Amino acid sequence: MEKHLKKQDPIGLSPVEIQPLHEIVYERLRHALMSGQLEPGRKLTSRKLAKELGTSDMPVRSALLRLQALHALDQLPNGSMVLPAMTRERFDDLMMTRLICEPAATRRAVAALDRGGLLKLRQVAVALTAAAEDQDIDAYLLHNHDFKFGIYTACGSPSLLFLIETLWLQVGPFLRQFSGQFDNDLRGILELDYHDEIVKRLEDRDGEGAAELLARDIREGHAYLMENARFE
Amino acid sequence: MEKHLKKQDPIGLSPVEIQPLHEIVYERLRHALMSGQLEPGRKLTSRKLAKELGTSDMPVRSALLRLQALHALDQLPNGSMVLPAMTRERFDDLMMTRLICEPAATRRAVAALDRGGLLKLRQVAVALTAAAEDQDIDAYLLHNHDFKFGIYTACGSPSLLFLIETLWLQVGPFLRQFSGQFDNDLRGILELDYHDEIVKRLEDRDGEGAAELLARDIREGHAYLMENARFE
DNA sequence: TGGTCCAAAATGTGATCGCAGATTCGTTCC
DNA sequence: GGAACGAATCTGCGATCACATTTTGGACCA
Repeated sequence: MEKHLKKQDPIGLSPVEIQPLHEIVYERLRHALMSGQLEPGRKLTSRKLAKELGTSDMPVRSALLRLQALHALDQLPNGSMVLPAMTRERFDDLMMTRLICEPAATRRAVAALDRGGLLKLRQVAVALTAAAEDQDIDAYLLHNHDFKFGIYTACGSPSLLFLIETLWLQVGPFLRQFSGQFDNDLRGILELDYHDEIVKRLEDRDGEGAAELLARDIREGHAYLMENARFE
Repeated sequence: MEKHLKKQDPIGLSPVEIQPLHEIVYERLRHALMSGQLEPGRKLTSRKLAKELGTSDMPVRSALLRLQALHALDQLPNGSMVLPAMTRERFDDLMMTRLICEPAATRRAVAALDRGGLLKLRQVAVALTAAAEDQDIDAYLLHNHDFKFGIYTACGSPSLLFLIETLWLQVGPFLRQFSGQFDNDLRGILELDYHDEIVKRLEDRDGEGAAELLARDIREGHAYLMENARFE
């Protein structure tokens, strides 16, 4: 490409970040899902979304198809896309599968986490506790995501990371919904904050311990929500 | 719908199975992938495929997008879809993740398998051994798929089943490629045939034993291919 | 023979159109 | 007042077109 420069090559390059529209739409929708901006049962029609986004149907259709392929959306018999409701059965099932994948990823992460990664994890853990004390649900969910995926990314397995991402894409939309049912009272969640201890185990290269603690985090969060949350 | 029948309601219904074109194309492509009909590195362009299938680009585009969302296809910087090559690293990674998910599914399947399911599994296991003795790779791969997914489906976890399916969608295309490298000599694979024993453990409600055997099946198949197969 | 350059074909992307089936909503009739 | 009907709208689906960029292929020249 830069093999020869014929005429004048004037200005210093500006590496314009260009990406297709359907990619942008996909990211927007994915973010809207993960941050719980869409209520379950909500029908997502390509035409309406397109009008809302100021594009044609096509990029929206593409984005919806991709999300449906990942089971983040359900397809009605007529082809419409719906944000599926979270039933007790589905929540149970998703949590069970999380319990299979995420501790395993944690166990494998311990060998790959370097000093920098551990430092960052500790920082996020601190911010996480602070957010919980401040009753700041948004910050809590965000930092919780960053904390967990800081570990899972470090495990160095692209395929496992991808599987966990698809699980979160299904669970994520509802965490905020659940939280909102507690009058912003996060005390119940605060009581099961193992993040600091997990970091400690990771620092000690105790993969098994870290995995076990993370499993408890998932298990107890699961139990707490099954007890207290309202399902469809 | 059947609330009232106005005029004559003539013939006995024929429940016509109607499904969108892009769904059909998706299934065709998925099947072509899983059965190893496409060589890695192969570029899949929507226009060519559309001409080949006799449709317009649109249904093909949709199908390709869905497959890419599941990581069954890679996207080149220019947006073209490619069947990704199987490197040693990727194969290692995928097998590692399979070792996390599939024994877990097996462990959970033992409680849900009824007499009918076990009988069918045993039949498939017999056919599997026969196919291996006949050096019939196609039949072997097909029955192997049916055997494993007979177990995974029984485990009753839709989310876990989905994760395993996405893993197979990535590994599947290459199993035949690998097999073809051995001059259709399946003896190496025959030596590690645990299927009958797995059925036996399942019948004995020994989930742990079945899971361990299945893990060995994956692990030894993995080792065998890492030793003997040619990668990209 | 090997490299360069330009024209032609191919390709991703997105918009628009048309169709058929589904949905919605207002009217009408009992 | 409520159910039944019908028209208007909505919506998924697929085809086709347009455009910009990339890729390809071949001619031309050193």
